[in-house]
Amino acid sequence: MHLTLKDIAAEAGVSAATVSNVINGNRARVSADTRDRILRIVERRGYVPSAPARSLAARSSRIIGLLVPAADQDSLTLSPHTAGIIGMLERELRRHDYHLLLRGIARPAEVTEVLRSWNLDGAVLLGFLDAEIDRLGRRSVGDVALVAMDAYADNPLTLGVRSDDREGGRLAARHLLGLGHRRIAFAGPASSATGVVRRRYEGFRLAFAETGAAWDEDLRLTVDTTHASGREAGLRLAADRPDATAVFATADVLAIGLMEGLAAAGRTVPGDVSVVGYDDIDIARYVAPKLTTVAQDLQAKSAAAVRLLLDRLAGGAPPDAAVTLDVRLILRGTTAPPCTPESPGR
Amino acid sequence: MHLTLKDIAAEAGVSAATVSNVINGNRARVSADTRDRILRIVERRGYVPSAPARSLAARSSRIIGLLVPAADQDSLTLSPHTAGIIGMLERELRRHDYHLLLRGIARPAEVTEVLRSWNLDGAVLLGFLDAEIDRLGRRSVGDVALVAMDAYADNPLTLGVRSDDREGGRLAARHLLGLGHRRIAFAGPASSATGVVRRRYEGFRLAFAETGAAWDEDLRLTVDTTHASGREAGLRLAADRPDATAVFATADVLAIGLMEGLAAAGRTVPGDVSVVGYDDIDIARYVAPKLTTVAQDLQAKSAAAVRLLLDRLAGGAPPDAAVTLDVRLILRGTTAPPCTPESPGR
DNA sequence: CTGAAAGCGCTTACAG
DNA sequence: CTGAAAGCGCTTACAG
Repeated sequence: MHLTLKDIAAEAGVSAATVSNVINGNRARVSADTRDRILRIVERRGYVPSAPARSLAARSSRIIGLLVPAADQDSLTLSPHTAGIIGMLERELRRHDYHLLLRGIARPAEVTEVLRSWNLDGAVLLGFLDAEIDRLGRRSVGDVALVAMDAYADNPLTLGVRSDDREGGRLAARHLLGLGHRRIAFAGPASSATGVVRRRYEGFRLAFAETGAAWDEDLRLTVDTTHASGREAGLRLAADRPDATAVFATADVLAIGLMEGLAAAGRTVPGDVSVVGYDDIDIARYVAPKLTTVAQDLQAKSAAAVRLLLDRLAGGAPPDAAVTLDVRLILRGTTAPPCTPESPGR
Repeated sequence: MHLTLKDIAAEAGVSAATVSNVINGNRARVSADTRDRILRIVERRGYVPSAPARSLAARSSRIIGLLVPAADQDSLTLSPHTAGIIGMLERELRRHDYHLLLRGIARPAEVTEVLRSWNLDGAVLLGFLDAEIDRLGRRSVGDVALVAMDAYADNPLTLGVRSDDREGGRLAARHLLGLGHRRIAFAGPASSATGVVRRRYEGFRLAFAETGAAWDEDLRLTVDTTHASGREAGLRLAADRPDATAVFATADVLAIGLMEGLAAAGRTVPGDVSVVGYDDIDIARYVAPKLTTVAQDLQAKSAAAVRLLLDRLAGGAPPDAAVTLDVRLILRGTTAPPCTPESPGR
């Protein structure tokens, strides 16, 4: 039979309330003596409190949800970036004695269902579009603490945590411009779809403005964030714009696809074309040449998300602005000065 | 104010028991009329049942735990393989109206704590050593359904789900032997540590026996499953055994590290040395040349795990043997016939 | 510092 | 087919 609070109380000869106070570290409410005695019994008997019961009585579940978009019948596709975030979030939560419930969201209404059903203390929204986040109303959120990661939504019910995407785009472009490149392509999803891409693009353009370089709108490549579409884009770029000497991609997989497409078109990297990626996932170091890329601090991002959630749960005032984390450029082998017309790469 | 069962009952003019029966699809216990009426009210008011309350009353949480080893203060390191499994498990569980709790396990005792505390209906153990799984006793497991994935533990409290690792090793070796290779290295962790590696090694050796080829014990390379140690191993192999013409690695990251090490030592792949990996993770198609590798069916593996858990929850008899899933060889660009001594690769 | 009692939101025999 | 009542294992004022 399952061991309960009552059993411990009976064995210790105290009330359930007292055991409860001990379990919850309510040190002010119980003498050191009885506390020690109870703790010893708990230890010896291997008593584990029932989380559902606590959750019900205390109206707090100590569960944080990680909500990720999922096409209805599809499985969650966890990118290396997402997988990294998950691992770090779990660690941070575990340190604070919280648990992580991972949930794919197919319909907007499911957000409410999960939050309410499990009485979540908070949740992290990862990978949603800004518009989807903005659509969340008080009715569906209740008073659950919500972190919107990598989003630029305007929803006041939501705490923002993201990297400095504008700076990331700017660093990439400044690096390439500094090497002497002028015809630099920008490859990524449509800016209208995600604020992250828009900010990276803005930063990218900003570097052009700062340098006084002209930006050629035709070099804005709209591409899905996949290896396959990166490859196609590389092929197309080589065919349509052989004068382009560099390309910045908004994700590493995309950049690696581009490298393959460029190679297939007979262009060398970085000899003919320099490439800069984004995220610094493991693969960036596995390809040859190794990918120059903009790195985010996943560790800091996850820690910030958890801190924000726990602060709100502790009753702290929410910050007045989204948390923005630093970003840095990792120089590796895919960038080099452009070939001068006099000494073509091939 | 939170909407409860009672509110719905009051509005419908029925008892809480009846609403409960409707919610739980207990069709035999309530007339179609009242059922429809109640469902309409539930719908209109957006009532969501409290999972902790259900969990407490019904002694079933509808939560399945995914337990992954974690060094104490460390974050979960989710390999691409693990990330794939997680995504598919979540989908399967969601389809069956279950939830996934992700938990890193630092100390063995934590397994019991999580199982008991959340009243988990079941759990999947992913990435544990066979010895750790064997150590789990009835006391710590209770009657929770447990799937040990990719393990060859002997624990009767545990349901095994894994790929046909022996066949995987055999396929790899047969492919290389068939191409004419004879001095083939085997790179992977020590067989003693994990049953998975031992089975792959056995299958590998089996192919040698079947072909009548001699196996050279010195070509058993003991290496961690990381890109870095793969690289080192590649360097070492090129230096110590320049006569080896092929290598089979027990993981794709390892294989890719080997390729880099071989390249750094001036050996070409597959010109001088053929390489076969394991898992067919995305990266296998991102490197050049693309990696020949043994693919597991993650989808099937996840589905089997969930089916096993749900069957046991439904009271079905556990299968008498572990579930073993098929495996297949994916031919790509890293394998070729060996160079004859007369026409050396370089 | 400690305890009795009510209550959290459900489910489950049991009786009708 | 429907309801009254007990109970799941905790927490939380409240009183002492």
